[in-house]
Amino acid sequence: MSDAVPRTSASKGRKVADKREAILGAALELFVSRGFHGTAVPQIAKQAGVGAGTIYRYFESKEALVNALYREWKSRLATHLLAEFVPTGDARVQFLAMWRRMADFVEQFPTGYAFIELVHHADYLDEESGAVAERYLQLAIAYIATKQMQGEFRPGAPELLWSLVEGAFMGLARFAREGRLELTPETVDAAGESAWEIVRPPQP
Amino acid sequence: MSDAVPRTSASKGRKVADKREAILGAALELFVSRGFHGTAVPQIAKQAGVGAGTIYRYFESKEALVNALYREWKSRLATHLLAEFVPTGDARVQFLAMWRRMADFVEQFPTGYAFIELVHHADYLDEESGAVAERYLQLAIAYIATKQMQGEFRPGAPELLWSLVEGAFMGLARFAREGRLELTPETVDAAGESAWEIVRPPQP
Amino acid sequence: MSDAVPRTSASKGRKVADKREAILGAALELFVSRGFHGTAVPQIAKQAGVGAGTIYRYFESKEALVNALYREWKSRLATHLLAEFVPTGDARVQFLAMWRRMADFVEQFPTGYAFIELVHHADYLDEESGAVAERYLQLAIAYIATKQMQGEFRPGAPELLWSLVEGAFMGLARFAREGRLELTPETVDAAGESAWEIVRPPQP
Amino acid sequence: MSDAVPRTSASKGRKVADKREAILGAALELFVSRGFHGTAVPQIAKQAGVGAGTIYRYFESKEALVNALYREWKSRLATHLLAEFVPTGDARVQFLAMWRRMADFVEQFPTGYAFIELVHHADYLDEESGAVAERYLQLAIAYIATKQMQGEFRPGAPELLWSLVEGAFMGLARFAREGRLELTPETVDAAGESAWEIVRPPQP
DNA sequence: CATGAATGAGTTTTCATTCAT
DNA sequence: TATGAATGAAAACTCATTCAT
Repeated sequence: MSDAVPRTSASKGRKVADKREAILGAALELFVSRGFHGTAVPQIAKQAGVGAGTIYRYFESKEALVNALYREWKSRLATHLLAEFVPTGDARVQFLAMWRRMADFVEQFPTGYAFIELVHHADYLDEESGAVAERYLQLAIAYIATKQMQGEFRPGAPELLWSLVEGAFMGLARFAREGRLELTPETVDAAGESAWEIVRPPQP
Repeated sequence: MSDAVPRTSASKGRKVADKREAILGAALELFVSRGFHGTAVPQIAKQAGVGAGTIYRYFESKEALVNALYREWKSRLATHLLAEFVPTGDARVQFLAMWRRMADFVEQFPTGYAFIELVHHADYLDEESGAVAERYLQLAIAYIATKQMQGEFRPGAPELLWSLVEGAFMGLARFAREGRLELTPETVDAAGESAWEIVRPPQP
Repeated sequence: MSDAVPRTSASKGRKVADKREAILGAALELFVSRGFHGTAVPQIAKQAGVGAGTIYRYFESKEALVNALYREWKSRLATHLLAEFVPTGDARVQFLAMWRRMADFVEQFPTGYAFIELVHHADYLDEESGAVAERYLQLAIAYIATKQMQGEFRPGAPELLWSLVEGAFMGLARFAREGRLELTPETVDAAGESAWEIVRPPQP
Repeated sequence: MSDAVPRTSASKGRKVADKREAILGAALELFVSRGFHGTAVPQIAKQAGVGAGTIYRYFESKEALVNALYREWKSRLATHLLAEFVPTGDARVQFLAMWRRMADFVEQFPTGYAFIELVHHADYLDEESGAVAERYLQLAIAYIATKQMQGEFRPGAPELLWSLVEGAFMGLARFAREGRLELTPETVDAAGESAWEIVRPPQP
């Protein structure tokens, strides 16, 4: 149920990495279920199986912890999306492929994705986290603008299209999280087809 | 700038209603800007111009207050949407009209709408608030199902369509709140046209 | 044993002043016996007979409390010394009168005087406390310089004379505190006669 | 700038002594600048260039460390004073010589001297430290009493004279530490002349 | 009714000390 | 022997709630 997080450093710093990952994992789950302010640091420690003080050996403060977590999951998502990104080919195919990759991520890391949404623009996110988020947003905007210039996406403010598409996906993910929908390939594809219509150039 | 909240009870309990409304108004603004756990009850009292103890004459607890606020705004939104709802006529026209009414609401009550989103499914919402939300959701689902049966909306799980459309609108509202988009009539309509494509039956 | 502190505000704010005074009194005693860092805020609260949180209604922080205490006692001492100060007359008589007034203060407020010494130049004293201390020091320096110009005090850097005289008095007070001396009028006067020799102009 | 501390044990345990001395040196500096409770043990370890656990190989606890430090410096001061002590000759000359030796010590080991003053009668000093201090004090008292019996010091409680003289010197040292005076030979001698007047028998 | 001073349980964070390596 | 990561008890401080006025 808790999102599996693969080891980062391999050989000697094993134990250290283990503790850091345990803390991050525990924090992720608790933040998502109880919120940032609703989660006490000793709760995280207990869930991670470490002492309360240990958390402060790895993170300067509770805020530093939530920021590290945010950056980690934000870039994990970006990596996931860009890993198999094929910039050529039919716009619709590309769009649907991306949509499926997003859904893949949500299925693999439901808590991680929920967390990203949860803390979006929260006041405990620091400047760097904001910058990271902004960078990815600008990437999406730029991609949309390019497609629009090629006549493959509907014209208009690229921010507008992105807000609608991202929002639609978030809505889907939220319903899946709430158990109102199941993310079967069929559902994901059906949703993707609908979402494609948002950006598709109007038919003549 | 702060969402104007019209009196609820009219005749004699004017002073009483005033205080209640002042508390709700102050809480709304503070919850949106600082979050539920980030807002102290005495802060709310100060902003509302009442004593801290007074809040507990109108609400059993901080949780009761946030729940009252949630139900109030949730039903205010529903009232706003249903007030001029015309169930007949072209599905597309109906959809766009609804979309515009939603945008109206966001423009009139930006903080109120932000609040509804903010506390969605927070763990301090009680059963009744959940039931209220559920009721409105089922209304939307039922409406979609009806339209689907009439062949005016794309087929599929009505929950799926609703998750996408509501999500798209939330994305729009969020971008407006963040200053990335301005909710001009043109923007709202363009967004509505795009969103309509989500539910529109596929062209032959 | 604990230094008696006369009421400041008289009529209505009685209870409030009482609590503030109780906190200041408890803090004074604990800081003197256990040191600033060695005294926990809840300890102060317990000794003062108030809740731990109450202290923060009267003082912004533990540091603010110790600073308020320092300024209060520093100016209480100054007031005590200047109250009956007679700037005219024989320098020796003036010196001895002042010496006795100092000793009076130490006898009346042993803990208060010990506290002033204790926190002198501690790093938790803020700028204003430093300024207060500096002001009184400059007053003493200026007085000495004046007397020197009149040929009634030994020449040399006034700071030097003051460091010796103040130091000598602090030594006396410390021995009294430690029970090695009793501050009888005879002892105080004998000490004063000796201390007077520090500043007395050399005999021909 | 940091007081140089010569090796204690000489022959084989060189490395060991080095570590012990490094710890003592680091602790001295930190205790003086941040206070006992304000200094964390790992801080001392870092400044000393050893592991935190290593400190506990040399000292049972933080308190044991501060006590060892106190005894070391207290006896270092005594040794310094008694090293060249010439018990015969004119009382005034003897007094002034002693005064200069004290000033020498403060100039050579400003931090060490400041430390002795700092922890004087702090509650973390143990019985043995108290006994050490008491021993040296009794030495001074006995010396004064002897001089008094020889009619070379002013009569009265020897504790009184000592409290004044020691206090005067501490005042001088404090002003030097605060940069208000510079301990030039002239200043030290002028101060010594003044201090001598404290104990000098009254002129007929 | 309304108040706001008072509170203690709970929060984040620090730190003296231990112990596996 | 030396280390420093780990810890839990304790620190400073906050805040939802109560209750005397």
